[in-house]
Amino acid sequence: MEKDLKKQIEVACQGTEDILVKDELVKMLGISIKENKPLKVKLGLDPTAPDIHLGHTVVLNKLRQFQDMGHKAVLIIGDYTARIGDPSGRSTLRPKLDPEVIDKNAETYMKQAFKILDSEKTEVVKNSEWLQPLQLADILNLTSRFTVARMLERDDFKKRFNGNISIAIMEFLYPIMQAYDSVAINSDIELGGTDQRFNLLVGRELQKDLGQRQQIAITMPLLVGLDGVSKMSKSLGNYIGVTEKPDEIFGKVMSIPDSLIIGYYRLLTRLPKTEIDSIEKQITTQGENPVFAKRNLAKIIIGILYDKQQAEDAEQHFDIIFKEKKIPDEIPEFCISGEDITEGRMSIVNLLVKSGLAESNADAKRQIIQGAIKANDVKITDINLIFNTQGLKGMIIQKGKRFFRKINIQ
RNA sequence: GGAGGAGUGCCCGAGUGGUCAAAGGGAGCAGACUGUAAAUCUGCCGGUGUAAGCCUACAUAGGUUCAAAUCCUUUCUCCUCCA
Repeated sequence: MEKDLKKQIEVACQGTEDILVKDELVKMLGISIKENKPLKVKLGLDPTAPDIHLGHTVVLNKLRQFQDMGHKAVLIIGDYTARIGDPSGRSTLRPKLDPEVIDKNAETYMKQAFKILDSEKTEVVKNSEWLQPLQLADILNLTSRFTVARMLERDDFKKRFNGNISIAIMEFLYPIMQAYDSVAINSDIELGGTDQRFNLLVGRELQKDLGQRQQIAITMPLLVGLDGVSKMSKSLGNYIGVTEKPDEIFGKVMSIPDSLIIGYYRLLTRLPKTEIDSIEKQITTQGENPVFAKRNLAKIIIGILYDKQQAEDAEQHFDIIFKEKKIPDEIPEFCISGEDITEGRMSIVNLLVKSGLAESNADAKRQIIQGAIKANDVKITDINLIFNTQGLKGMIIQKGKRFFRKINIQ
């Protein structure tokens, strides 16, 4: 266990958005060191989707840092809360999920979370374990401790309320259930994104009400997505999944706006603060081209999710395609089937649509007109072009800089 | 239960009888530029068609009209106020 209190505090606070309450955290860490008693650090994950992305890893990274300092990570699989759906940051009620789907999601979630976490030092529990057996009387008891006014203090509820958008009563139950999780495991610290702030605080209140020591709530900033505008989310498509291929991750990191680089360092790399500060200084005041920092960032992220070697490979791959503008060696294959061929011929437009490079015939034509399409590295300008299918075997069709298809005939 | 407001393209949002496939922004795609899939600039951005055009689309179903996202009615959904 890390014995240096100062260091512990620094690591604990690094990159956080908010700590409620910081003084208490300092005290708590001090006691923990003195008594050589690790703290229970809680993180709840609702398995509402099968995959996690870098946005989720922000908080996982923080948990990992606590693990590395010798504390105990308690990962709560919100299999029961997932049925309600966290209303945080939402403007509409979440769709309900089937328990089977939730279980399945939970499985892949775990696997992916352990790309970040140290599985040896993690306790995993499902909250159905204690939420399922609750009787109505228990629930009434819990709900009686909170008021509607208190619920409406929460920003997103308030916004919905004021903005004439519906709030299901059930949604009020979500924070209470999450709070009850904290009570059930008697947590010392709970981690979450900024959108979790309210939920984490309700946990504190409930613990106090039930005579437990209040947990410290640590919130992490939400990771901005690849578009540089909205938070990273699957539904917006601006995300990097942790199971994506290294090449893909590298490319996607390279596509973030330069303004996001430092934020990504802080939230995704676990590098010491001083190091990140110096990178920031190099870019902002010493005129260093951000591309280097960005490449390095991409490699670090891949290194965490895979390993160093694969990170190097991904970088090389990127250079081959985008600096030397060569064609990558792994290209998705597209197999032409008989019905697409008329009298041994197939039009370029049809080929683009069928291979998924274009969304519609109109889109295919547009792309050709804009000069985006190449066949075997030769630009195509004629939207009426028709191929003899024999000649298509092994042909490489390219759209723009980064979409390729290798043609095959069955 | 009563009174009133709202529902527009992937998202936000303008539009209140024709000039609307619908302003603007965001996202997306492409081109130029670049040591970046960054920034910036330019173009595209419902389908079909070489094109004229045709089809589909402004919650839903009908109606008025030469003509409707825009007017009327039905249904659905959401909200506000009153009780």
